[in-house]
Amino acid sequence: MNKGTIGSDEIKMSAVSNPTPGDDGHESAEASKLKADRLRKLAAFKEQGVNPYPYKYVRTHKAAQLQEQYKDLAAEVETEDVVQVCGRILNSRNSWMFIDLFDDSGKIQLFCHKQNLSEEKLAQLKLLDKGDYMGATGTIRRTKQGELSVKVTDWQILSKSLLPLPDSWEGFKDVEARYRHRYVDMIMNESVRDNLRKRSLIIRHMRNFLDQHDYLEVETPTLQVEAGGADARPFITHHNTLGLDLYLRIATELHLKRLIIGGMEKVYEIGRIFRNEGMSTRHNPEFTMLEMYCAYGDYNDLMTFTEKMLRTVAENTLGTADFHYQGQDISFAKPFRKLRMNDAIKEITGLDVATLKSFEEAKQAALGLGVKLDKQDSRGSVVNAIFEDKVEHTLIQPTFIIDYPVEISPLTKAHREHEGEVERFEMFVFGRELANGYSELTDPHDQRTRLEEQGRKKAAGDVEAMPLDLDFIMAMEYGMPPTMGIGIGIDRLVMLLTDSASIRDVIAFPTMKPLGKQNKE
RNA sequence: GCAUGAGUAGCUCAGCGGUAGAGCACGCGCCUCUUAAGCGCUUGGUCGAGAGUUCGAAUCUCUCCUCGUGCACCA
Repeated sequence: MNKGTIGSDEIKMSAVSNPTPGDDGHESAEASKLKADRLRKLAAFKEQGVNPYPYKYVRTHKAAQLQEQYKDLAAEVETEDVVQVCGRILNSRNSWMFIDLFDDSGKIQLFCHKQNLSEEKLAQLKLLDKGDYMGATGTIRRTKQGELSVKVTDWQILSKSLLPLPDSWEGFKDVEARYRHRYVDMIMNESVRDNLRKRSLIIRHMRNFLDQHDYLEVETPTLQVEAGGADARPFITHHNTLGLDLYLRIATELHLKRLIIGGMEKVYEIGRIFRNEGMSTRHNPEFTMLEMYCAYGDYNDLMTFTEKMLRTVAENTLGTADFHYQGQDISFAKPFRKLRMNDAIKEITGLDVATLKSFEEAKQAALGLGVKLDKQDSRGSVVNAIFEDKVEHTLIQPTFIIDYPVEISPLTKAHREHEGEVERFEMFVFGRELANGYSELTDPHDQRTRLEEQGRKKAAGDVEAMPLDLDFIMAMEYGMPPTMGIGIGIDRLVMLLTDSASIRDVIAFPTMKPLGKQNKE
């Protein structure tokens, strides 16, 4: 078919074969009829020499711009100002006399009075459907009922919609359908668009903050021979030419540290991370993490920096650092609480884990508190299990929990004062981990020992233990400066600042199981 | 992976052993300063899929699929 040919190509139902939303591979008679009605109108446009899919439209104003510019215009007052607007039709009243046209800034009503339109354009209004895109030329007038409108003198169809949109009054609520057809969700639900806008703003403000502090944005490999830097199961893929299985990264940590070793003193990456784990309202298989590293600082400096960054990002995004999340007031404005993990456990349970000297003692104490243990294999991992079970969910306001057990922190520098602990913190808000940072381990011998321990776990069947990355050890052997580093879950931060209950509400296209296919395995 | 709830028209939902319903949307007609516009008429369904129980299944039972929520894993 020639590009731009109008009216010559025959319209076939099968040419546009996608079923309507609710797709199960079957198109009902009703769905077929609804689409056929629209295809008939599409054909009518073409028969009348109108291209229903034109190339461009020159607009003079966006909806919000007009609403602002003419906000003081009184009802039934008309101006001579000619404007051109365009957008998607979401509603019409009075037999297409009034059209609600939406662009990404908001709504402007079109007023299509028969006195102002040619007979042809008046008649063609009947070929429009809700969901179509159109552009309109006209003057500004506020109607008798007080609605600012473009009194249309001419209009063009900009795209014919073939599928019906959900009912505008009841909305689009079916959660599964919303995630599977996110474009429809975005058309119907402003909150989805708002969340994505805020997500963009949050990331922008984060970049601005880091850039202002002389951080360099970098990109590191997504495809890795060994997936290290975190405890998680990786996705596996295959490179044909190299004949090599590769892993999708589960963290950016080990490569960012190589950059520190290479002399880049402040680096960060905002990147997609892939973890082959369960899904929940807080977990998507692919998610976005900010990791940043800075030479010559320790975890105390890092907490100060993190707190300031989060406060600034919240203020710049929301206009305030105090907000509420799921009915709770959360303050990023007040100083974040900071307490040692041992003290946090003592505060909630009364148990002083410092008195537990062995794995066995820790295990007994944990069981005494009713903490369920399964794969814990060390004193430190038991202490962490107690913390996660008893304390984590109580940390509603932003809190730094500091000084973690060494056994669960293979990349962290030993604590300068406390035996068996490392200089690591995690930050919690609303009972959820938001960030994880530490004084980075820089001693190559210590690092090798720790990773060899991980290697033993891996060999023993722990699928989440870290692999021994020899090149990483070698890099560290060249000398790594004292360094602080942190990872912040961007999706979870966006959830907080948009008051979203599920991570899927802040991801444009969350991972879904496909329909109509049997899952192998 | 475990538990639990859900899946009925394009959308939102009712029906829960006895002929598959409503509102909105769609189509047709009336209506030209409306705001979920209004009025009238009409159309529209493998009741997620399959098997079973029953004279009879959207409804009861079983299996499967998908989604939500919680738990597990994890961030």
